[in-house]
Amino acid sequence: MPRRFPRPSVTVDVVIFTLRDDDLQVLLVKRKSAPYAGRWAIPGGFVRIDEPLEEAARRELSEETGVRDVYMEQLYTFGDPKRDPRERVITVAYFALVPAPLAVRAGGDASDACWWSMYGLPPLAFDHADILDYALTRLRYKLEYTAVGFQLLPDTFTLSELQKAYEVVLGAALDKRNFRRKILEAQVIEETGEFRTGEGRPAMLYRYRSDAVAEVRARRLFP
Amino acid sequence: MPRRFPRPSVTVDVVIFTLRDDDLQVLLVKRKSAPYAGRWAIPGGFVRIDEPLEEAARRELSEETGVRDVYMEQLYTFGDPKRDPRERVITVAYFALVPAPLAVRAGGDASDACWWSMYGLPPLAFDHADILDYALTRLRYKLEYTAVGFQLLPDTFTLSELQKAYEVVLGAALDKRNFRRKILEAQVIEETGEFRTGEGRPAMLYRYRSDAVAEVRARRLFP
DNA sequence: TCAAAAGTGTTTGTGGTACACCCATGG
DNA sequence: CCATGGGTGTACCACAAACACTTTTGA
Repeated sequence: MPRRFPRPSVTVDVVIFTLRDDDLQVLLVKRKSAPYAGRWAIPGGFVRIDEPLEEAARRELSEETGVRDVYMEQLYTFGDPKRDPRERVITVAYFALVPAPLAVRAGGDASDACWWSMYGLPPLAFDHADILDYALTRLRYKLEYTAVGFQLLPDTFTLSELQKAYEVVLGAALDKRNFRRKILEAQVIEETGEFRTGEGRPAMLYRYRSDAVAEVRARRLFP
Repeated sequence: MPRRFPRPSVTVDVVIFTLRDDDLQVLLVKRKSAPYAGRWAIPGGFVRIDEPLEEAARRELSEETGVRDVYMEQLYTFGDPKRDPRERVITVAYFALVPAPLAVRAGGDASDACWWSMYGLPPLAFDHADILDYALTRLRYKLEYTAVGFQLLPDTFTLSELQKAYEVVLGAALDKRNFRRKILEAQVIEETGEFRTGEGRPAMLYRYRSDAVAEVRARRLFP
């Protein structure tokens, strides 16, 4: 294969979502060097020459958060020639969903990484604002027709916690009775038999049924 | 930016769909050289160093078919390190929908390009079978909740032609009365006042309303 | 006994699906 | 007048949405 074409650099960027403080948050790192020194950015890095794309994304995720085995999917590939002022960089963006209690390491290891609310983001480097916009749109969309929302919660959770997660991501209030009926009828969760105590009446703890069918037929425009 | 990382090649591949002979067809080209010499492949090529990804995809589309200004969207990025046996090649796949009467040039200019039924494909080069699988899944899925199907038809069409297009893509028969009611209620098409004559009773010609809202809310798993 | 959160059913409307016959034209 | 494709309506069922009070616990 002749080298008639100069090659771009290829990176992966990983939008890492979690729930913290009843809020949808995303992990950002502070850039140390030009361009955009001091600005916040989505964590990412170069794809190694023999590394699959998703493996590169999981490596970045693991480096930033210490977690593995969480939900991740490819989001979109951003390749505008001017998106990096230095040279051509094509980035394959992924998004990951990290359960709240695992989302601990950000900012812990003295790196400048911390969680930001999706509803109050700082100015971002490169085209990262576009990437986050698109990631939120995609997350909301997926929430509507797949059972991906459980990936933001710990292994066991109460129905109120699950509803709150949906409300925070969707940015809208949901009806408690309809929510409970629908999710129980969908048979995607099951009782653990345990209860969570705290203020007020104890709540049943549920777990996600991994054998559940995770996708629901879309309402079709045409019959 | 130090060159610590050897760079992969980046290509675009374009899955070009059209309707021909009441069939969903895709444009393939015959490879002239190794690897996979003689095998059929999705048209594609290298991304130029200062060329946006979608522009590269449209350039490939135009080179193969002569058409411009048709529906195209990014599909997925395939980057397995072994997908090209020579070296690391990451490909950003797109899919395009070409109206039937424009889909003429394949095979015309002595290049080995021709249309293949999606339901009877030959053995394909690289991971192109995976790419086509995914493209068909995505096309069917999009058809369910957006008005993208019109992109496969000429400017004016009869309701029977439209229904046939949906049936061919979805691989399923649809009820005539329900189809007509639903699509007319959706207000995405309007009468032209013209008729198409032929065998049997003449049929009203419709056109797509470009001001139509093209997306429909999905049936949500949760309320 | 009070505050706080958990839990529980019914009604009404809308949209999906199934289904069979008459109409207009050309040959 | 007949073959061919175009065009039309209704009944039933399932799901979505709106809506308010009782229960259980800890302080």
